[in-house]
Amino acid sequence: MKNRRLVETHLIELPVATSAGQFVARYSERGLAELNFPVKRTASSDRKSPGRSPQIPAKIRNWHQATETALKKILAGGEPKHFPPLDLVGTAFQKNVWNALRKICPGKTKSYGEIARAIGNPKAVRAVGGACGANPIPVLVPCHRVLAANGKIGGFSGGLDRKRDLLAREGVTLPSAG
DNA sequence: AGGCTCATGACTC
DNA sequence: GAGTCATGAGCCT
Repeated sequence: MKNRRLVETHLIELPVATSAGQFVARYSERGLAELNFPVKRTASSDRKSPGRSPQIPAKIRNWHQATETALKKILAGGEPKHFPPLDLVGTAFQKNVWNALRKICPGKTKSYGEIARAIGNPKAVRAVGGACGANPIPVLVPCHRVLAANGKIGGFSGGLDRKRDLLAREGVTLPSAG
């Protein structure tokens, strides 16, 4: 993410410990607004835990429970049966793309062109890539399941290693790796 | 198989 | 309006 013109004032930030590291979820009044990948893998970073503020609303803790369950489920290669409400902010085109992404089942992939066709804009292949990069909630909105048409890895905001790892967890084998 | 060029849509400044 | 981009297809070597 290069910049964020949206200045979120008081998002509530909560950590999510998973087998892939500690993610950070941020909630607005409307739902899950952001999900960040673990910053680092060193164990010394998670000792402070400023969270567990007693003032966290029950609804957000409830959402967070759903987020944590869904996230772990996906990291295990499964498909969550329940999602928290997502407070996605973006253009109509971006929401279209993100919505199309959520229809990709775990273990399966689509190309950017496929997504473009799915949203009725078959030539907007590069724009689809842009929308994927703008996705504020990776993993839950499975932008990692989008590959280039020739099966190559494509790109990923959180780093290609992260994308490879996510795909590997779902049993997807990339041509370069296999 | 690898590399270059061009078309293309959305987004940012 | 020009530049950027997580593409895709075509055409070379």
